Amino acid sequence: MNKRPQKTVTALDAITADLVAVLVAVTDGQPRIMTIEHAAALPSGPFQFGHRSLQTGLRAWVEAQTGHPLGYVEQLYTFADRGRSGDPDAPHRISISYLGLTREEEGREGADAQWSSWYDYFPWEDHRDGPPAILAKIIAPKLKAWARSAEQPALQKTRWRRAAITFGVDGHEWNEELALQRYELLYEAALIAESVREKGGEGVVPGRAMRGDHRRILATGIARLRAKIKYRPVVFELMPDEFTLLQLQRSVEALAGRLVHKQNFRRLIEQQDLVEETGAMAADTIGRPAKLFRFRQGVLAERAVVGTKLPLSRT
Amino acid sequence: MNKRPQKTVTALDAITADLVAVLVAVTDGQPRIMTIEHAAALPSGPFQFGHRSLQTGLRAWVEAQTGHPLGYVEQLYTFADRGRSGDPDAPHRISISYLGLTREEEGREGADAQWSSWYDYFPWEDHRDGPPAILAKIIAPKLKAWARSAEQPALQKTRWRRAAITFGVDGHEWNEELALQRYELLYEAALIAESVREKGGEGVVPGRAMRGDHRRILATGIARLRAKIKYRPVVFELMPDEFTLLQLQRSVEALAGRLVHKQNFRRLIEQQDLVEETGAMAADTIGRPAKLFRFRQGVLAERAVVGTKLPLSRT
DNA sequence: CAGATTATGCTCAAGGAGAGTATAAATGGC
DNA sequence: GCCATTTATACTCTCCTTGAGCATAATCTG
Repeated sequence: MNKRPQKTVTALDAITADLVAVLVAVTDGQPRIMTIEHAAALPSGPFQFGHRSLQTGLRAWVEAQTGHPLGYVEQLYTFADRGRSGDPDAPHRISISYLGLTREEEGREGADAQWSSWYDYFPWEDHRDGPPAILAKIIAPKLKAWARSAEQPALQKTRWRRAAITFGVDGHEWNEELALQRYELLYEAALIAESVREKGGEGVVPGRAMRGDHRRILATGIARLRAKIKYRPVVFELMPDEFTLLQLQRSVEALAGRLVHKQNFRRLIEQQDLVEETGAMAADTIGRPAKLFRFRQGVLAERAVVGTKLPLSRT
Repeated sequence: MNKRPQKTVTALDAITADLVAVLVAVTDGQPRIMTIEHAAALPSGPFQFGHRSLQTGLRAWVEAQTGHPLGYVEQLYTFADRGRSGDPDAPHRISISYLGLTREEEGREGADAQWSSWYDYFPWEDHRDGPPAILAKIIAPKLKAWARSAEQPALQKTRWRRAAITFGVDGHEWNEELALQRYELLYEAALIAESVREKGGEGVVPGRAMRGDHRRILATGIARLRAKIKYRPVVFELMPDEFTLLQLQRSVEALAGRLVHKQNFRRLIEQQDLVEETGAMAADTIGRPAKLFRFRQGVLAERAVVGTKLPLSRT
């Protein structure tokens, strides 16, 4: 892959950079992410000399590891940690993470690559059937215990307040965009396998762990995507060429982790001229057949800049 | 600064990372940024072995170069470019940029550090007195010429459409959040000194240039801040402890580059319980003296998570 | 045909945003 | 002291958006 001769870089400031992808698709109304290493890591690899740009490098790694091409991509965040590796003499290692959106394509996964529901990693994030049971039964009590474990009463109060706001308990409303804050709070409270490894502690909360800080990166991607679908027409990247409005709605709901008022959803989609009828109707459906739609190519150019709106109701 | 022994890293994948800060303050109703090298560069320096984290490194560099402490900080974007350096054998160099918000403090600048108005670099971004003259007189015609210079009619149309949308001409509305897209469009059209250096061309648009891609980074910071003030109470970081509502409004306007309806602004600020009266009145003012306000500390915790609203009207 | 299920059209009330009017409280010049 | 000027502050009004519900249409299953 590298045609250049090997170079020796003599520098205090030399570091290595990893490229990490949160590659999202929605299939059968479930938000799914591409994983490797038996669903315990995100597609990733070092930024190398031969890569022309960060995105090029990322695309190369994802395609090599998963056989799946990368479509729409946007940068998420850059993390740095020497602490994790344990060795204080180790050079800095930074991770540059990206969010990618695609459609699942049959039989293109690499040996070790597979799609997994993102709710496997964050079971408390799915509120489509109402607040999940683990929230009240497991998470809230553990967070309360964590808050109480603080020395000073003031800190106890601050902790619980923060927990209540981010998790939407104790009179506060659930806010699906706070996925990252929730993960970080659980991490801080040592209720996450990844932080227990580091800090010690026991009794983690349900949810599949990942290697390194990949789960944090995934949380970052979820939060970003949940915020973004509301004002940028990015759902498009996840849909097939033709779809019904209900399918579109289900995709949005899958990502947001909450339900949407059907009639209002249609109203908003239609009044924004985002879609046009194909003329055909959906086949093989229960109930009244629905019209098929496609996204209007023309609008995409302007909307990519200007924006869109999506309703996310509370029922 | 580095206590560790020098290490030799032998690796294809070794790279160097720069930390770059867009440090913003608002003084006398003007948005200002901290610069070095005679206002031609942003505070920046390499991420080094001795830095415990990215933010630590950034703080170290900014304080060393400018003597000014760094308050609120958030990450902006990570760029990579070998192309710029010219040497194809050079290792990758990435820039990790941050947005910082502070208050100007007297006489703390380093030798080569100074505050400059950000509109010196982007004169077309200030719409507080209506659309600036250079937009219609210089920029629009040049962009039109660029659009016309395309081979295919379809491309001509696409180019002009894009220009019209991002610059709010030809019937489109001005959108202050598109600062980065505007810079990138001008760059692509070779109307920016930095791109002329690279691509050749002549007849750039007014506006001070910067070293490397610092002006792009600044545009990124402006766009991010303009988007953020609307839903997160970040203006707080830029205000003195006590202020009048008009001063607060002027700060928002300085950042947004557009005016706000006064009465509606007050209504929104007050109904959100963001501020409280100090009891004192502003002294040394023309006209009826205004009440002094301060931000409510308590709210900050929740709002930092939940959000705020600001009105940005079109008049 | 009844019941279930989804699609689609329409209405309504509450709240928010944009914009304007009116009045109050200072200053400086004469 | 009066007036023009400037800023502060209180209300009002209208339009649009949003959340929510009702009603009807078009299918399939048994």
